[in-house]
Amino acid sequence: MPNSPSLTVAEVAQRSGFAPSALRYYEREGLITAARTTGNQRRYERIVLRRLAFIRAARNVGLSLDEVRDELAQLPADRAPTTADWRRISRDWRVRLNEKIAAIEALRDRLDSCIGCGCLSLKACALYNPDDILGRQATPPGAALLPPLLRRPIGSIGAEARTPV
Amino acid sequence: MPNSPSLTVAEVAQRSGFAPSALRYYEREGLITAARTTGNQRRYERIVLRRLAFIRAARNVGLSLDEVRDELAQLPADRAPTTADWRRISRDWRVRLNEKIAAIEALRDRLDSCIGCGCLSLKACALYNPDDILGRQATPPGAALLPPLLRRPIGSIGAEARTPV
DNA sequence: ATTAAAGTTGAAGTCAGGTTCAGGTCAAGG
DNA sequence: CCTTGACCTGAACCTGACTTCAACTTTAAT
Repeated sequence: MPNSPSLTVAEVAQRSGFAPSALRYYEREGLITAARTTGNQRRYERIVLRRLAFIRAARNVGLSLDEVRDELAQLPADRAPTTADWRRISRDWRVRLNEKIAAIEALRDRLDSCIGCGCLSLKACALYNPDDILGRQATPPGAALLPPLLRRPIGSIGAEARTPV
Repeated sequence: MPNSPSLTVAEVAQRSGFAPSALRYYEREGLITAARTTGNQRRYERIVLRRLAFIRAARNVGLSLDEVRDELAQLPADRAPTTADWRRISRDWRVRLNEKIAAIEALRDRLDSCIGCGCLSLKACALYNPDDILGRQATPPGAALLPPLLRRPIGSIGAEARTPV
């Protein structure tokens, strides 16, 4: 049973929306794999598109590549994740997002309490001392709250997907 | 009328919570200034503490140093900002925070609609295509959603302020 | 057979927001 | 006067997630 027709790096780049350089980088970092032709060029199986979609979604939620690699390691590499897999991950991601929302809301509420005050006292100003906004482990060091994707210049995000996985 | 007694870099560092290296960096970047002794050592006026408190608050809200510099440029350098100044800025910051909250809530809602689905279709998955989450200019490139302060290792944030400004 | 497009590599560059270091100077107490 | 700790500078380094570059090779179409 021959595998699905393999994809070149350009094809994967176009269909996933990642630059070829990013695909190479992800391969070096162990997030994706690729077979090679006799001439050493990469040939991807179609399943890599699903993996890349997972990577992009995880990055959108704010995971670092290290965290994404950890989550990918718990997923089957050669076939689609089960519904149970996805349900577990979704719940985890939902918690992360809710924590981030709560953190920013707390900061906003502190700001509200400061409007017109302008004290900015190093001792008393609530806006200045956000030490109890986040619970333990709410945002692990290195995880940006809003990931790079959402900060990209407008217009660079859409029109990436061409074929369903 | 002599100025308030000047502070050494170590004193400012302790009272503001910024490392001396950060204070030097901010000076190079034009966010703060310092007088010099005959021996070329920095001596800060007390007003710099308020300025640093402003910088920290702004960073907490997610502004880049460039943005902080712009806002500081509109504030009086040698005395406390007026209530009107502070009110204007507070409102601006509140808008920024609300935009960020809205962006993450939208992402979370998309995730909710995906739980148990697991499709991650490049064509259809809402989680994967967040292109309309943010309005124009909602998060300018370079502005992290949650600033570095809130990502620092737990325990490094509190106990910074010693004396009121 | 030719040739242009697409692919390969490792090394280096980018960005923000700083930190660290080496090598030297200043300030203040005893 | 002497020592010790605080301070000075410029340059180099750090993180994360990539991109860019130079130099070279492979693939596919003609």
